[in-house]
Amino acid sequence: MIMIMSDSFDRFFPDATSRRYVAGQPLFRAGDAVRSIFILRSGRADLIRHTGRGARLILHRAGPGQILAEASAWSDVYHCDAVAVEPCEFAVLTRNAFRSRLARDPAVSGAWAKSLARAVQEARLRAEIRSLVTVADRLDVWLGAGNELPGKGYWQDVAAELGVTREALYRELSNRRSRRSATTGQARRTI
Amino acid sequence: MIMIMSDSFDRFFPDATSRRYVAGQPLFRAGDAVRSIFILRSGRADLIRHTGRGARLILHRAGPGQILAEASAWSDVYHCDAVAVEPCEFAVLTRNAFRSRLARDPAVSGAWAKSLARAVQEARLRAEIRSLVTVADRLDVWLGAGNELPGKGYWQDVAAELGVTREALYRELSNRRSRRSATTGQARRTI
DNA sequence: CGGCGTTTTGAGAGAGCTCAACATCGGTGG
DNA sequence: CCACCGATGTTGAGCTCTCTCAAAACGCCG
Repeated sequence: MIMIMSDSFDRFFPDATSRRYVAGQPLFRAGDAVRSIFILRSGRADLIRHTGRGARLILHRAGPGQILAEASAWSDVYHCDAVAVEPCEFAVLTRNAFRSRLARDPAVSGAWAKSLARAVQEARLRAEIRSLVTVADRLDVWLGAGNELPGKGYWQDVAAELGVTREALYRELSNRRSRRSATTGQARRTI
Repeated sequence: MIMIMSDSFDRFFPDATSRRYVAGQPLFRAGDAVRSIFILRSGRADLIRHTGRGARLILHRAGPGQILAEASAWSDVYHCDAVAVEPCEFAVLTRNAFRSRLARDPAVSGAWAKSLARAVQEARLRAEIRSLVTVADRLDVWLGAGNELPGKGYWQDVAAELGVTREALYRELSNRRSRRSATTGQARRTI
């Protein structure tokens, strides 16, 4: 999935120590005491919630520039797990250092508030998209919200974002291709 | 739906002018320029997004103490509609007044960040709940996240929160009642 | 060339949605 | 008091859609 993060947090903490994680390595688990704040410099990391039975819910897939588990800055224990899904590099700060910097520096707290507000918007839209019944409806709303269909090789990510299976999305895309070529009378290579 | 808002914003702006809206009255529409910040003092208000075709997505139902459209504080135009669903009373501030207060008062900016962080958590969980296929799974996760089933008369709200129809939730609740009474051997009035 | 992941398409089963009928409850007004 | 009304809860039947399992074509890269 393509994600544009104009308000990257990395730039505010250039001196923070860097820590590397290999793919699959956990950063923290639900119930752990919050000591550090993780800012993702490169790679991808998932926030995961385990339900009572085996189900794994991916609450969020973080990309470069993002802070992991925003709410942890104000909580004493984590409420979800975090795992690196690719090799990752994090800027690591103590929670106190982060919070005092937040209180001291309006630029940082502004960026923080902005990034949180955007995360709220995105998550709410995702929730509403997933309350739609058909794949066609979900895709329509997703596209209408300013997203664009990426090239082949990334469609599975879109399926995950929409909360449907790969196959369901492939079928819907196939339908749209054939419908479009039916109206234009041309076989066409859509983006 | 029951919602506990320990960090109500109302208390920070006791002097703000109050404005009343009747049920169904719009506060703003997508595309309007952002001039004011609305803090809900009483009642309920919905954030609504209209899709290309007729569908209405309820992005969020705000309750007392909450700020409407958090992201609007940093945006020049609204990205969704807002409508009072009950008679509502709002504290209304100019955006500049709100933002300067935010920059000046650490207590306010702290509460703001906390409330945003919580909103992110809630929205992400809701999104993941709605990516589950069966009503039973959605209800399990929702209950496992610290929610409790309200008394009769509020089940439709739960259905809306889970993103399923009334009937589907009624059936699932009925199943659980009969399953429970089967294991206990007793007909029981569950809450 | 031979894996490996992605895309494509098929078939069946399962689950919720829709429409519909009816029961229940609380409030209103005759 | 009772009839009526609306909203909520309950249950049934059919339809549609996705999910699941499966098989195969395609593309990329070592």
